[in-house]
Amino acid sequence: MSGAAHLTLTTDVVPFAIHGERLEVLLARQAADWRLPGGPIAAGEELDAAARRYLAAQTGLNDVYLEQLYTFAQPKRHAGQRMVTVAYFALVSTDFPSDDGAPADRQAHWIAVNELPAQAPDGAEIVALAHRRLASKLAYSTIALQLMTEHFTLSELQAVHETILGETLDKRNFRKRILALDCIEQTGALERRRGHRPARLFRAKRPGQVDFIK
Amino acid sequence: MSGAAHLTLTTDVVPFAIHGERLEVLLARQAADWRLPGGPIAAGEELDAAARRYLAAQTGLNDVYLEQLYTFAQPKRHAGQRMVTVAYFALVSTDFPSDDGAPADRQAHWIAVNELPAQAPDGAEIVALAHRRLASKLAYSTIALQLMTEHFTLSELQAVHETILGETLDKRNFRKRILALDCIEQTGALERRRGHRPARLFRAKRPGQVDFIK
DNA sequence: ATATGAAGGTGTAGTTTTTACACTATTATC
DNA sequence: GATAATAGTGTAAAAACTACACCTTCATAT
Repeated sequence: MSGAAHLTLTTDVVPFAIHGERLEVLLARQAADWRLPGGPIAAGEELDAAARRYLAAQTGLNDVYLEQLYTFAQPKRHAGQRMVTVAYFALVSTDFPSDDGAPADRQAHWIAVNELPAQAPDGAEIVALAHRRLASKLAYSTIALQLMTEHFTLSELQAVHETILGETLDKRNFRKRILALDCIEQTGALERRRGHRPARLFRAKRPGQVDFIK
Repeated sequence: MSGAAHLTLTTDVVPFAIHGERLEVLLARQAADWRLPGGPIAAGEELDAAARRYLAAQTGLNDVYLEQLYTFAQPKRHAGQRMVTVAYFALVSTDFPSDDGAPADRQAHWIAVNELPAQAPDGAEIVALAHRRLASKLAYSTIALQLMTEHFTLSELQAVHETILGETLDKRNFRKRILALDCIEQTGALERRRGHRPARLFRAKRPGQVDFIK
C-alpha cells in the first residue's frame, strides 16, 4: 500500500494534425524545451478530463477527438519520485492554425512526427505508438474524418490517409472504398482553386462519431 | 500537483480461460467477496510486473500472456480516496486447473463471464471491455493460441474461437484459414478419445509469441 | 480565341479472398 | 458387424480487392 505516496499520475497527449502532406504533433513549451501537452492529474478528476484540460490550457485546443492510448510507468528521475503517465492522442482538424509565420514566442508549436526533438522520457515512444495506432485504425474505422475540416474534398481525405500511412493510394479504389462506407455525403458545393476543375465538397454524415467498419 | 497524495494506483487483471465451451474469468477472494486479482502498485514497480505479481500471489498463475487493456479512474469511494486502476487481461491455457470438484475454501475460482457476481467498481465493465478486445483480436492476430495447451487439436482451437465470438464457424473454412497463417504445425501425434477417429495434434510454431496477420 | 497546365472525376477486367455447403474416414462400443 | 461420435477433406459461386488510362473543368498565358 505504501507506493501511493511517492507517485505522481500524469497525462500526456499526442495532438495530431495534418499540415501540407506532413503529420505533425503539437508540442507545448515547458520551461526551456518543447514537450507533449500534459501534466499531473488532479484528485477526483476524470482521466480524459485532465487530458482535455491540459490540451486547452497549454495549446488552446478544444473539442478535439480524444482517445486513450496506453499507460506508461516512466523510469524514476529522482529517488522516490515515480511518474506514471496515461497517454492519449488527439486528432485536430487541419484548419486549426498551423505555425506558418507564427511569432517565435508562442507557447505551442507544430512539429513533424519525423522531426521530433530529443525529448522528455517516453515522448518519442508515445508518439510512435500513437502513430501506429492511428495508422492501423484507418483500416477499420472512420477515424480519419476527425482530422478533416467540416467540408473537404476526396483528394484531401486521400492525402490524409496517404500521409498517415506513408504510402500512396489509388485514386479510384480509394474513392470506391470510402463512398461504400456510407460515412460521408456531398454538400453540393464545390471547392474552387486556381487553375483546375473545382472539386466536390463532402462532409461527415455523423461528425464527431467514429464508426467501426467491417 | 496536489492530487498525487490522495491517489492510489492499482492494477486489475482479467484472467481468461476456456473451460468446456465457456469463457471463464478467475476471481480471487478478497475479504467476503470475489474480485478480479489485483492491488496497489508499489513504488518503482513496473505496471505489468505488478499485474503479474498479484496474479501469482492471489491465484497461483505464472507465465501467462498478459496485455494492458485500459486505465480507469474509479469513482471515489471515500472522500479523498481516489483509485486509478490500470487494467490488464491475461490468457491462461485450458489445462490450468479449473474448479471442478475444488474445495470450497480455495482463494481463487473460475466463473463464466456471463455469470459474474455483482462486483467491485468497474469489475463488470473491465471484463466486458477485455472480452471485446479479445474477440476483435481473434480476427487479426494469433492470440487465441495463448489459450491453448501445448498440444491441441484443430477442433479444440475452433471451439475456443467459437466460445469467444459466441458464434459457430464452418469447420473447413476455419481450418483453411488457420493453416494458411502458418502459425501452427502438426506434432505427428494423435489424440485418441473414446468412440471416434483420433485427431491430429498441433502445436504453436512460435509459442508465447502473438503475431499480427493481414 | 485558343492552347496549356493542373487537378477532378470516372469504369472495367483480372485476381484474390471469402463463403456456402456434404460426404467419407477412423475409432470405440454395443 | 452395426452404430454413434468426431476427424478430415474440396469445389463452385460470390464478393472484395487490385491494377490501370483517359476525359473534364477550370485558370492562365499567348
